[in-house]
Amino acid sequence: MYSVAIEDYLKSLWKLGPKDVGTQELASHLDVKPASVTKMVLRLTEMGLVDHTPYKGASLTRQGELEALSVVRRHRLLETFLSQTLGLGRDQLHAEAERLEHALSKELEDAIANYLGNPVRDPHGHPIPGPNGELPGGFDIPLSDCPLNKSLTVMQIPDYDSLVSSWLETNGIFPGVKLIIESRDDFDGGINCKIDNNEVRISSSIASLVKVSQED
Amino acid sequence: MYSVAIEDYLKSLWKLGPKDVGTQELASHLDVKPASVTKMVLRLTEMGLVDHTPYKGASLTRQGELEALSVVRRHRLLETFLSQTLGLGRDQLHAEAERLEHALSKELEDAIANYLGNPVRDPHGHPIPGPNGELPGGFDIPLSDCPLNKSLTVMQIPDYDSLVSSWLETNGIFPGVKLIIESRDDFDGGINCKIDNNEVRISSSIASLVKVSQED
DNA sequence: TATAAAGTTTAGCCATGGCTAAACTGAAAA
DNA sequence: TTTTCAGTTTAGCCATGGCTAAACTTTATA
Repeated sequence: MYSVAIEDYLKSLWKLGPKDVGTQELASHLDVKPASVTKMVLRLTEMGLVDHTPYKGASLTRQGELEALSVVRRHRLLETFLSQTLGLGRDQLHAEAERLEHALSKELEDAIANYLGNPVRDPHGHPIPGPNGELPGGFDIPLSDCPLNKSLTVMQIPDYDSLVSSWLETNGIFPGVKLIIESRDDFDGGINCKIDNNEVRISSSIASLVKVSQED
Repeated sequence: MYSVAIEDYLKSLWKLGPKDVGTQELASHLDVKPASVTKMVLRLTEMGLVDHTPYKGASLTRQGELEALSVVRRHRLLETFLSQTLGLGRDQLHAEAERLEHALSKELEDAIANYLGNPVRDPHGHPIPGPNGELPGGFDIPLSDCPLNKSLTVMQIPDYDSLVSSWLETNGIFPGVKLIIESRDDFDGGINCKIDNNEVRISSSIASLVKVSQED
């Protein structure tokens, strides 16, 4: 089993990928200094988990990707499990899973997946990778890219930013909710939606983080 | 929050205490070398968690004891939670809780305790310390110290030795089971019990690890 | 095209928590 | 009382994963 730090680096590279990720970008995502990233990326390259081109960036090898997917699977299974059993709020799930994911054995992972009936989405709507890294489909598109006056269903919301999370919560936006975009602000990209007969204005930055599906 | 290593040292000192614990004893319990223990004990003393007399031994301060009880509480709540929700076998619980206990936030600890209805015993019958370190009573006595021909109820079984655990499991010895000691081998201390109308011979070493209560 | 700025890497430091080998203590045996 | 030896501590090493400061690339700007 890899250390917490290594798992965190692989997970961040996966989230920021598949493009080459710069030292600075990775550093700010992990909340460490760029010099620490360079050092660690060299070690990961040595271990065959990462490809690194100096002054250009780093990306996961297939092996690194599989390991990252394993961490993501544990994270999303834990979120689903904690939500189902303890009824934790969507806003608490991420932080708890973030710490527990590194301490989950394969056996416990299997037991949880089995208990939950091998779910394909976590409570934020994010796809849960399979035990061998298979990432379930998904043609979900950013709400910010959708046409007006079509019936849309919210599929995925972000989990890492607690400010965004609580805004979404209080505005009733979570997976499964249906909405229609009624107008778009040409100037700043903000959109006006109808949700459950309520009018809600969503800023473009948030709209780009919410993924929806479009009825045929 | 203290590191995994520090929490492990405190927990071991608690389990081996309250007497002064020698360097060697602590080292073998933690599976590290004595020199590593001496170094760490000095740090813990510096931190006010441990009292150390050179060449004599170490014991927990009140602060160290409270921290140890907090780790034990998390461990035993996790065992209970994993048993109830996932139905894990008593033999798997210990190892999983051992890793997860260090990653459990106060909030999640509270949520689990609440979900379980603030249990006072874990699946091995061990008392679960309260949120402020209160250790629920218990006049349970080692099976090896009990008189013959009295009705006894198994209250606590050990959790750390998987060989002992599986022997107990296959012989139907777990908390709640009633038994009677019919005879004792004067030579090696082994005892012959009647459990559920079956005869079971229990070695003295195992009998000293099983705690029972005696009906008035 | 030369230079400034932004981003990356290197060098060298620190704390943590292991290790081995050697020195030291104290209690039991000679 | 002296010696022995088991147990403890010290000294000094190592890997991990952070950090800062300084050097180096690359890219963009003048």
